[in-house]
Amino acid sequence: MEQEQDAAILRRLRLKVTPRRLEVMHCLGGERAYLSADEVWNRVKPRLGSIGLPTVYRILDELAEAQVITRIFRADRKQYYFLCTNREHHHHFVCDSCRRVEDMELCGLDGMTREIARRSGGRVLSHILQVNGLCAECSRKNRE
Amino acid sequence: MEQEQDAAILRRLRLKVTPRRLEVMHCLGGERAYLSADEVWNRVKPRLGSIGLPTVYRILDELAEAQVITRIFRADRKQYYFLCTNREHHHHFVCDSCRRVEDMELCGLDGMTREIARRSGGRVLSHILQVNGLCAECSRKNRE
DNA sequence: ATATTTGCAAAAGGTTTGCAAGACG
DNA sequence: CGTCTTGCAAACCTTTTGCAAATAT
Repeated sequence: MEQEQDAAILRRLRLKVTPRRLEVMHCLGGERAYLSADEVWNRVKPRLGSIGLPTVYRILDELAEAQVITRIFRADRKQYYFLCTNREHHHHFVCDSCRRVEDMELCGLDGMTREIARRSGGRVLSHILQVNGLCAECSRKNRE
Repeated sequence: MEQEQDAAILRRLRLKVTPRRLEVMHCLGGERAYLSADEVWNRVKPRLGSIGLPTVYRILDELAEAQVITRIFRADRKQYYFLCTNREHHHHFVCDSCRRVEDMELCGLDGMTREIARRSGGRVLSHILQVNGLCAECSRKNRE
Protein backbone atom coordinates (compact mmCIF):
# COMPACT_ATOMS: atom_id res chain seq x y z
CA MET A 1 0.00 0.00 0.00
CA GLU A 2 2.59 2.55 1.00
CA GLN A 3 4.87 1.02 -1.56
CA GLU A 4 2.15 1.19 -4.18
CA GLN A 5 1.53 4.83 -3.39
CA ASP A 6 5.20 5.62 -3.69
CA ALA A 7 5.33 3.78 -6.99
CA ALA A 8 2.40 5.82 -8.22
CA ILE A 9 4.17 9.03 -7.29
CA LEU A 10 7.24 7.91 -9.22
CA ARG A 11 5.18 7.03 -12.27
CA ARG A 12 3.45 10.36 -12.16
CA LEU A 13 6.89 11.96 -12.22
CA ARG A 14 7.88 9.70 -15.12
CA LEU A 15 10.59 8.12 -13.04
CA LYS A 16 11.19 4.42 -13.16
CA VAL A 17 10.12 2.46 -10.13
CA THR A 18 13.35 1.10 -8.71
CA PRO A 19 14.14 -0.50 -5.36
CA ARG A 20 16.46 2.36 -4.49
CA ARG A 21 13.85 5.02 -5.06
CA LEU A 22 11.21 3.10 -3.15
CA GLU A 23 13.56 2.56 -0.26
CA VAL A 24 14.54 6.22 -0.03
CA MET A 25 10.88 7.22 -0.03
CA HIS A 26 10.06 4.61 2.55
CA CYS A 27 12.89 5.84 4.74
CA LEU A 28 11.75 9.45 4.66
CA GLY A 29 8.12 8.46 4.96
CA GLY A 30 8.82 6.73 8.24
CA GLU A 31 10.41 9.81 9.78
CA ARG A 32 8.86 12.74 11.51
CA ALA A 33 12.23 14.45 11.53
CA TYR A 34 14.42 15.75 8.76
CA LEU A 35 17.45 13.76 7.62
CA SER A 36 20.66 14.54 5.77
CA ALA A 37 21.66 12.69 2.62
CA ASP A 38 24.14 10.49 4.40
CA GLU A 39 21.69 9.72 7.17
CA VAL A 40 19.25 8.51 4.55
CA TRP A 41 22.09 6.55 3.00
CA ASN A 42 22.94 4.82 6.26
CA ARG A 43 19.34 3.88 6.95
CA VAL A 44 18.75 2.58 3.46
CA LYS A 45 22.00 0.71 2.91
CA PRO A 46 21.37 -2.33 5.08
CA ARG A 47 17.94 -2.85 3.55
CA LEU A 48 19.25 -2.80 0.01
CA GLY A 49 22.52 -4.60 0.48
CA SER A 50 24.31 -1.70 -1.06
CA ILE A 51 23.71 1.68 -2.60
CA GLY A 52 26.04 4.50 -3.52
CA LEU A 53 25.83 7.85 -1.82
CA PRO A 54 25.61 9.64 -5.19
CA THR A 55 22.49 7.65 -5.93
CA VAL A 56 20.93 8.88 -2.72
CA TYR A 57 21.76 12.43 -3.67
CA ARG A 58 20.28 11.95 -7.10
CA ILE A 59 17.07 10.52 -5.75
CA LEU A 60 16.72 13.23 -3.12
CA ASP A 61 17.28 15.88 -5.77
CA GLU A 62 14.63 14.43 -8.03
CA LEU A 63 12.12 14.24 -5.23
CA ALA A 64 12.91 17.71 -3.96
CA GLU A 65 12.68 19.05 -7.48
CA ALA A 66 9.24 17.50 -7.81
CA GLN A 67 8.33 18.92 -4.40
CA VAL A 68 7.64 15.49 -3.00
CA ILE A 69 10.16 16.26 -0.29
CA THR A 70 11.10 19.58 1.29
CA ARG A 71 14.52 20.99 2.02
CA ILE A 72 15.15 22.20 5.53
CA PHE A 73 17.53 25.10 6.17
CA ARG A 74 20.21 24.85 8.78
CA ALA A 75 23.15 27.07 9.59
CA ASP A 76 25.61 24.25 8.84
CA ARG A 77 24.92 24.60 5.13
CA LYS A 78 24.20 20.91 4.81
CA GLN A 79 21.05 19.90 3.07
CA TYR A 80 18.31 18.20 5.01
CA TYR A 81 15.19 16.59 3.69
CA PHE A 82 11.74 15.92 4.95
CA LEU A 83 8.94 14.06 3.26
CA CYS A 84 5.92 16.29 3.33
CA THR A 85 2.62 15.04 1.95
CA ASN A 86 0.66 18.19 2.76
CA ARG A 87 -0.22 19.71 -0.58
CA GLU A 88 -1.71 22.92 0.82
CA HIS A 89 0.36 26.04 1.14
CA HIS A 90 1.94 25.84 4.54
CA HIS A 91 5.22 26.14 6.43
CA HIS A 92 7.24 24.18 8.90
CA PHE A 93 7.95 24.39 12.53
CA VAL A 94 11.23 22.65 13.09
CA CYS A 95 12.53 21.50 16.43
CA ASP A 96 16.13 22.59 16.97
CA SER A 97 16.62 19.76 19.36
CA CYS A 98 15.02 16.58 18.00
CA ARG A 99 14.57 17.71 14.39
CA ARG A 100 10.90 16.98 14.36
CA VAL A 101 9.02 18.86 11.68
CA GLU A 102 5.45 19.99 12.16
CA ASP A 103 3.20 21.64 9.63
CA MET A 104 1.98 25.13 10.24
CA GLU A 105 -1.21 25.79 8.37
CA LEU A 106 -1.16 29.49 8.77
CA CYS A 107 1.18 31.59 6.75
CA GLY A 108 0.21 35.21 7.18
CA LEU A 109 2.24 36.19 4.17
CA ASP A 110 -0.61 36.97 1.85
CA GLY A 111 -0.97 40.30 3.58
CA MET A 112 2.76 40.83 3.40
CA THR A 113 2.82 40.04 -0.26
CA ARG A 114 0.14 42.59 -0.97
CA GLU A 115 1.92 45.12 1.17
CA ILE A 116 5.19 44.72 -0.70
CA ALA A 117 3.48 45.09 -4.02
CA ARG A 118 1.64 48.16 -2.82
CA ARG A 119 4.61 49.91 -1.28
CA SER A 120 7.46 49.21 -3.59
CA GLY A 121 5.90 48.03 -6.80
CA GLY A 122 7.92 44.85 -6.67
CA ARG A 123 6.61 41.38 -7.19
CA VAL A 124 6.73 38.52 -4.71
CA LEU A 125 7.56 35.17 -6.26
CA SER A 126 8.35 32.94 -3.32
CA HIS A 127 9.27 32.98 0.30
CA ILE A 128 11.28 30.96 2.71
CA LEU A 129 9.63 30.69 6.04
CA GLN A 130 10.80 28.32 8.66
CA VAL A 131 10.11 28.64 12.32
CA ASN A 132 12.64 27.14 14.66
CA GLY A 133 12.20 26.26 18.26
CA LEU A 134 11.53 23.36 20.55
CA CYS A 135 8.66 20.98 20.04
CA ALA A 136 6.34 20.34 22.97
CA GLU A 137 8.28 17.29 24.08
CA CYS A 138 11.74 18.84 23.92
CA SER A 139 10.42 21.98 25.51
CA ARG A 140 9.18 19.93 28.45
CA LYS A 141 12.45 18.03 28.79
CA ASN A 142 14.34 21.28 28.61
CA ARG A 143 12.37 22.76 31.45
CA GLU A 144 12.87 19.87 33.83
CA MET B 1 32.50 59.52 9.59
CA GLU B 2 31.38 56.23 8.16
CA GLN B 3 34.82 54.90 8.97
CA GLU B 4 34.55 56.22 12.51
CA GLN B 5 31.17 54.55 12.92
CA ASP B 6 32.54 51.26 11.68
CA ALA B 7 35.48 51.56 14.04
CA ALA B 8 33.07 52.17 16.90
CA ILE B 9 31.14 49.03 16.00
CA LEU B 10 34.34 47.02 16.01
CA ARG B 11 35.39 48.41 19.38
CA ARG B 12 32.02 47.60 20.82
CA LEU B 13 32.55 44.04 19.64
CA ARG B 14 36.03 44.06 21.20
CA LEU B 15 37.57 43.51 17.80
CA LYS B 16 40.68 45.40 16.80
CA VAL B 17 40.23 48.13 14.26
CA THR B 18 42.20 46.93 11.24
CA PRO B 19 42.24 48.14 7.65
CA ARG B 20 40.86 44.80 6.47
CA ARG B 21 37.86 44.93 8.75
CA LEU B 22 37.11 48.53 7.90
CA GLU B 23 37.36 47.81 4.22
CA VAL B 24 35.01 44.82 4.37
CA MET B 25 32.49 46.88 6.29
CA HIS B 26 32.84 49.74 3.86
CA CYS B 27 32.34 47.38 0.96
CA LEU B 28 29.13 45.93 2.34
CA GLY B 29 27.96 49.31 3.54
CA GLY B 30 28.10 50.64 0.03
CA GLU B 31 25.91 47.89 -1.36
CA ARG B 32 22.18 47.60 -1.53
CA ALA B 33 22.55 44.02 -2.67
CA TYR B 34 23.92 40.93 -1.01
CA LEU B 35 27.40 39.67 -1.84
CA SER B 36 29.23 36.37 -1.55
CA ALA B 37 32.53 36.09 0.29
CA ASP B 38 34.57 36.04 -2.86
CA GLU B 39 32.68 38.98 -4.29
CA VAL B 40 33.58 40.95 -1.20
CA TRP B 41 37.12 39.71 -1.62
CA ASN B 42 37.36 40.96 -5.18
CA ARG B 43 35.97 44.37 -4.33
CA VAL B 44 38.22 44.82 -1.35
CA LYS B 45 41.46 43.47 -2.77
CA PRO B 46 42.42 46.38 -5.02
CA ARG B 47 41.80 48.89 -2.24
CA LEU B 48 44.02 47.05 0.21
CA GLY B 49 46.77 45.89 -2.09
CA SER B 50 46.18 42.36 -0.95
CA ILE B 51 44.07 40.30 1.39
CA GLY B 52 43.53 36.59 1.72
CA LEU B 53 40.16 35.01 1.10
CA PRO B 54 40.24 33.26 4.50
CA THR B 55 40.56 36.66 6.13
CA VAL B 56 37.41 37.79 4.36
CA TYR B 57 35.61 34.70 5.59
CA ARG B 58 36.80 35.28 9.11
CA ILE B 59 35.66 38.88 9.12
CA LEU B 60 32.29 38.03 7.61
CA ASP B 61 31.81 35.33 10.23
CA GLU B 62 32.60 37.70 13.06
CA LEU B 63 30.22 40.33 11.75
CA ALA B 64 27.47 37.85 11.07
CA GLU B 65 27.96 36.36 14.51
CA ALA B 66 27.58 39.82 16.01
CA GLN B 67 24.54 40.38 13.82
CA VAL B 68 26.10 43.38 12.17
CA ILE B 69 25.53 41.66 8.85
CA THR B 70 22.82 39.24 7.80
CA ARG B 71 23.11 35.98 5.93
CA ILE B 72 20.95 35.58 2.87
CA PHE B 73 19.67 32.13 1.87
CA ARG B 74 20.00 30.89 -1.67
CA ALA B 75 19.46 27.49 -3.21
CA ASP B 76 23.11 27.27 -4.32
CA ARG B 77 24.20 26.71 -0.74
CA LYS B 78 26.73 29.52 -0.93
CA GLN B 79 26.68 32.08 1.79
CA TYR B 80 25.70 35.62 0.99
CA TYR B 81 25.96 38.64 3.20
CA PHE B 82 24.20 41.93 3.54
CA LEU B 83 24.98 44.78 5.88
CA CYS B 84 21.82 45.63 7.66
CA THR B 85 21.76 48.55 10.06
CA ASN B 86 18.09 48.25 10.95
CA ARG B 87 18.05 47.18 14.58
CA GLU B 88 14.31 46.60 14.75
CA HIS B 89 12.84 43.17 14.22
CA HIS B 90 12.22 42.90 10.51
CA HIS B 91 12.77 40.69 7.48
CA HIS B 92 14.08 41.01 3.99
CA PHE B 93 12.62 41.17 0.59
CA VAL B 94 15.29 39.95 -1.78
CA CYS B 95 15.26 40.49 -5.50
CA ASP B 96 16.00 37.27 -7.37
CA SER B 97 17.26 39.23 -10.29
CA CYS B 98 19.46 42.11 -9.08
CA ARG B 99 20.01 40.91 -5.51
CA ARG B 100 18.75 44.08 -3.98
CA VAL B 101 17.66 43.67 -0.41
CA GLU B 102 14.85 45.72 1.08
CA ASP B 103 13.66 45.78 4.64
CA MET B 104 10.18 44.63 5.43
CA GLU B 105 8.99 46.17 8.64
CA LEU B 106 6.07 43.89 9.10
CA CYS B 107 6.56 40.38 10.25
CA GLY B 108 3.21 38.88 11.12
CA LEU B 109 4.85 36.08 13.02
CA ASP B 110 3.93 37.18 16.49
CA GLY B 111 0.52 35.71 15.91
CA MET B 112 2.05 32.57 14.50
CA THR B 113 4.33 32.23 17.47
CA ARG B 114 1.43 32.45 19.85
CA GLU B 115 -0.52 30.00 17.74
CA ILE B 116 2.23 27.40 17.80
CA ALA B 117 2.60 27.71 21.53
CA ARG B 118 -1.12 27.41 22.03
CA ARG B 119 -1.65 24.44 19.76
CA SER B 120 1.31 22.23 20.31
CA GLY B 121 2.90 23.43 23.51
CA GLY B 122 6.19 23.98 21.75
CA ARG B 123 8.37 27.03 21.99
CA VAL B 124 9.40 29.28 19.13
CA LEU B 125 13.00 30.42 19.33
CA SER B 126 13.68 31.91 15.94
CA HIS B 127 12.49 32.02 12.42
CA ILE B 128 13.87 32.32 8.96
CA LEU B 129 11.72 34.46 6.78
CA GLN B 130 12.87 35.69 3.48
CA VAL B 131 10.64 36.84 0.71
CA ASN B 132 11.94 36.45 -2.80
CA GLY B 133 10.74 38.14 -5.91
CA LEU B 134 11.55 41.00 -8.20
CA CYS B 135 12.13 44.53 -6.98
CA ALA B 136 10.15 47.31 -8.61
CA GLU B 137 12.87 48.05 -11.11
CA CYS B 138 13.49 44.47 -12.20
CA SER B 139 9.80 43.84 -12.27
CA ARG B 140 9.40 46.72 -14.69
CA LYS B 141 12.29 45.57 -16.91
CA ASN B 142 10.87 42.10 -16.88
CA ARG B 143 7.53 43.27 -18.12
CA GLU B 144 8.94 45.26 -21.03
C1' DA C 1 15.27 -2.95 -27.36
C1' DT C 2 16.30 1.32 -25.45
C1' DA C 3 16.22 4.86 -22.44
C1' DT C 4 16.96 5.39 -17.69
C1' DT C 5 19.35 4.35 -13.53
C1' DT C 6 23.25 3.08 -10.78
C1' DG C 7 28.16 2.31 -8.99
C1' DC C 8 32.50 3.80 -8.61
C1' DA C 9 36.11 6.79 -8.45
C1' DA C 10 37.33 11.04 -8.94
C1' DA C 11 36.58 16.07 -9.08
C1' DA C 12 34.53 20.14 -7.69
C1' DG C 13 34.12 24.07 -5.03
C1' DG C 14 32.98 26.77 -1.15
C1' DT C 15 34.69 27.11 3.42
C1' DT C 16 37.84 26.11 7.32
C1' DT C 17 42.19 25.26 9.73
C1' DG C 18 47.12 25.33 11.42
C1' DC C 19 50.76 27.80 12.22
C1' DA C 20 54.21 31.25 11.70
C1' DA C 21 54.75 36.17 10.84
C1' DG C 22 52.82 40.68 11.44
C1' DA C 23 49.98 44.46 13.40
C1' DC C 24 47.08 46.73 16.90
C1' DG C 25 46.50 48.81 21.48
C1' DC D 1 55.04 43.76 24.74
C1' DG D 2 51.25 40.61 24.71
C1' DT D 3 47.40 39.44 22.29
C1' DC D 4 44.69 39.59 18.39
C1' DT D 5 45.01 39.32 13.11
C1' DT D 6 46.48 37.83 8.84
C1' DG D 7 48.69 35.09 4.92
C1' DC D 8 49.49 31.01 2.88
C1' DA D 9 48.96 26.47 1.78
C1' DA D 10 46.72 22.72 2.64
C1' DA D 11 42.80 20.22 4.38
C1' DC D 12 37.84 19.52 4.71
C1' DC D 13 33.60 17.75 3.50
C1' DT D 14 29.39 17.79 1.26
C1' DT D 15 27.82 17.46 -3.15
C1' DT D 16 28.44 16.69 -8.19
C1' DT D 17 30.10 14.51 -12.43
C1' DG D 18 31.66 11.14 -16.07
C1' DC D 19 31.26 7.00 -17.88
C1' DA D 20 30.55 2.16 -18.25
C1' DA D 21 27.60 -1.55 -16.60
C1' DA D 22 23.08 -2.89 -15.04
C1' DT D 23 18.04 -2.45 -14.94
C1' DA D 24 13.17 -1.02 -15.83
C1' DT D 25 9.53 -0.83 -19.19
